[in-house]
Amino acid sequence: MSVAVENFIKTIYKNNLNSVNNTKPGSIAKHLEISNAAATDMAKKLAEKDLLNYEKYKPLKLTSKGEKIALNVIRKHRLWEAFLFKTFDMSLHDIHREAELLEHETSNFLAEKISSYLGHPKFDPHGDPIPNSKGEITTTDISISLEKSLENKTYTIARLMSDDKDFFDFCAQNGLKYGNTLEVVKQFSNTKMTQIRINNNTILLNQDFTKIIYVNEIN
Amino acid sequence: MSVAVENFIKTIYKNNLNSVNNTKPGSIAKHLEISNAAATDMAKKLAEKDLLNYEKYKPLKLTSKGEKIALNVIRKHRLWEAFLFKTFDMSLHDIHREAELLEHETSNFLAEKISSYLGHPKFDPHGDPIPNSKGEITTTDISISLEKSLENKTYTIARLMSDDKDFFDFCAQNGLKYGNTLEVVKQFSNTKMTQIRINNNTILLNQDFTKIIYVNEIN
DNA sequence: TAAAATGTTTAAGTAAGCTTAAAAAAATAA
DNA sequence: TTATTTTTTTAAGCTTACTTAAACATTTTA
Repeated sequence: MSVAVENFIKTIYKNNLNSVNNTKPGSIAKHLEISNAAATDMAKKLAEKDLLNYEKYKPLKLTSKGEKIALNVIRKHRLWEAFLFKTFDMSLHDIHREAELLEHETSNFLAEKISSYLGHPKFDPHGDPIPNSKGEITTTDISISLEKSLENKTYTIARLMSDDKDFFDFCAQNGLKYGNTLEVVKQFSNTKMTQIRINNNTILLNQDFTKIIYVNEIN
Repeated sequence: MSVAVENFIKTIYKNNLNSVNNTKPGSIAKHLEISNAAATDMAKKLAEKDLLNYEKYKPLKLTSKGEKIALNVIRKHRLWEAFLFKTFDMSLHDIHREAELLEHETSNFLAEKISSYLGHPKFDPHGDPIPNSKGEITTTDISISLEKSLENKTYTIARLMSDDKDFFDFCAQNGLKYGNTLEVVKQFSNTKMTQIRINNNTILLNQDFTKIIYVNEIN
């Protein structure tokens, strides 16, 4: 499985999680920074290998075979993130960038070593679930985005769904870290802003941020 | 720099260490398991990029630019070996296999993190020197091969120069490990065998082995 | 609902990294 | 030193993963 194929399949998988199965070549092309033509081409080739279903002008859907490959790559990516974060105390942005490369050159053997070393973690430092060695995500994620959180409730940070350096820098500066606790002070429905309290600081977040910060309510 | 290019350059570098600058396309082709034609082709391309000097039918020689790339890849390989060996307690054969893949997808940034984490080691678990971040090997290696060792002297194991699984299995079973101490009992000049004593066991090694086990004399 | 804009596909072409087959040079043996 | 073997090079061709340009289908908008 080449790097190009693995990234292509991974992109479909992730895209279909977000955008309710409407992944066409164009969206993959944009994400991978290749031409639409190249994406269509690749889709056809992968369909021949039974990794996805392709019909002209229709959304791409991974077969179970394709999905397995996606989950295996994602597993390696997230294991590396967890490992690098713990071992070298690297930033969320740095671990993502390195994992993006290492994920394709990691044997299942080494992935198991890493997983076992870390005590088979269920989540990576972004809060994203780590598939097990069979490619299953057993953990059910019941977190909600901050934009849907309720005033005067307390939450723990469950996921930081981004790979933008500036976002992570902001998070690091303000204690927005997987597992940390915050309180929702006010939801401004007109401006779609959310005021939170964390580490005795009050922060106003706009929707760009509240959409990608996921939290779990504390009872 | 692609994987193919990095491996090609690395092979020339290593080959020239052993065989006194007589690396022609054929020997690289054999090592990388590609055709002679492919090796000639690659040599020409890399000459255009000023990574090596190519003249028809003449041995290949890296330019300083090419050598720098070789040393950078070798650095990453050996750092990974040291790191995997320490962290996951993997066998010498396993760490080599994994490092062979990871070395090409490791940023200088991550290499520095690994090096610093390990306390900037000068040798990997095979006893091979680790180039520094500038691509320099500062450590002078004064070890000798066991075939040239002297009877009744005591040595520490300095290098195990192989990547053969069976060899490493044998070494692991018999305490032949980087840093361990052994005594040379007898040199059989006819059969080119060497009898050593290690961990209270006596072992008879043939020349295939004594050629690739390097040791330092204990005064 | 027709026109315009957008997205997808096809077609033709490129570079990297290989292959096999044959020609040419170099190394080895008789 | 010539003949044979081996190695290197050239030539032609293949696959993967891209590109741009143009044709075509779909979606949007007026």
